[in-house]
Amino acid sequence: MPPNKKAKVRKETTSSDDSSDEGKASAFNKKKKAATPARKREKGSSDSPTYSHWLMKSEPESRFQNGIDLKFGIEDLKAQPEQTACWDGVRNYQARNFMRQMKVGQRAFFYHSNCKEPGVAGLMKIVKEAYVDHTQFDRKDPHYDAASNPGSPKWSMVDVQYQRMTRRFLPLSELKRYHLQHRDSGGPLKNLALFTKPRLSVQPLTAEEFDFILSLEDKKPL
DNA sequence: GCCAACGTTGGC
DNA sequence: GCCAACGTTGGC
Repeated sequence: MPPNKKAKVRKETTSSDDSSDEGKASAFNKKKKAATPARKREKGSSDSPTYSHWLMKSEPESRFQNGIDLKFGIEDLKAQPEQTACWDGVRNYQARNFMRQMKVGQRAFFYHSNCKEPGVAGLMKIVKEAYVDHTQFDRKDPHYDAASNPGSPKWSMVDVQYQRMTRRFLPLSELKRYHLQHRDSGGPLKNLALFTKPRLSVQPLTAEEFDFILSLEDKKPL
């Protein structure tokens, strides 16, 4: 990655919400708008929880956009120099903001989306914190953003390094069964972003969520 | 600043 | 390939 070439990851895009830089119109803010102006920061603590675990989606099967294949599965990450790639192409404010919170050394699930078998395929590690996503200025890139200018880039990316495959593939369907179960009975996956914010391509997980999902690799499929 | 139309995501 | 959910855009 940094020294070598960057892999190209196609991140999922999705849309919306900002809150960090430009004052984009976050849907979030919009919703609560009127009510309490002071509300955004007051409690001092529960504002924005700090997360240390993540789930990042990418498509392992070929899909073409502007003649460019967006395919980037965990095997593709593994095949990169130093098994490292930049996670470029994220064009959603919420997802971008989560990437900006990422710290070196944190772990993330590599999630396969928009494919035969969606689910968690493996683990990776953040090896470089957020920096400018160069693909926003590249007219040839499927994620080119004509509205962004080099003076104030809109989009960021991080570098991730392959860590390992999960001992078994953890299908979305199974995670969903747990999610539904936990919603009724109370359990670690009751609020999992994968289901509560299904369109977000970069999602935070609590340590409990992360550990629970990881523990499934040694269990029989539900 | 509201909101309807539109576009995209992504599971199925 | 369908379609539900939801973010974004743009007219007013």
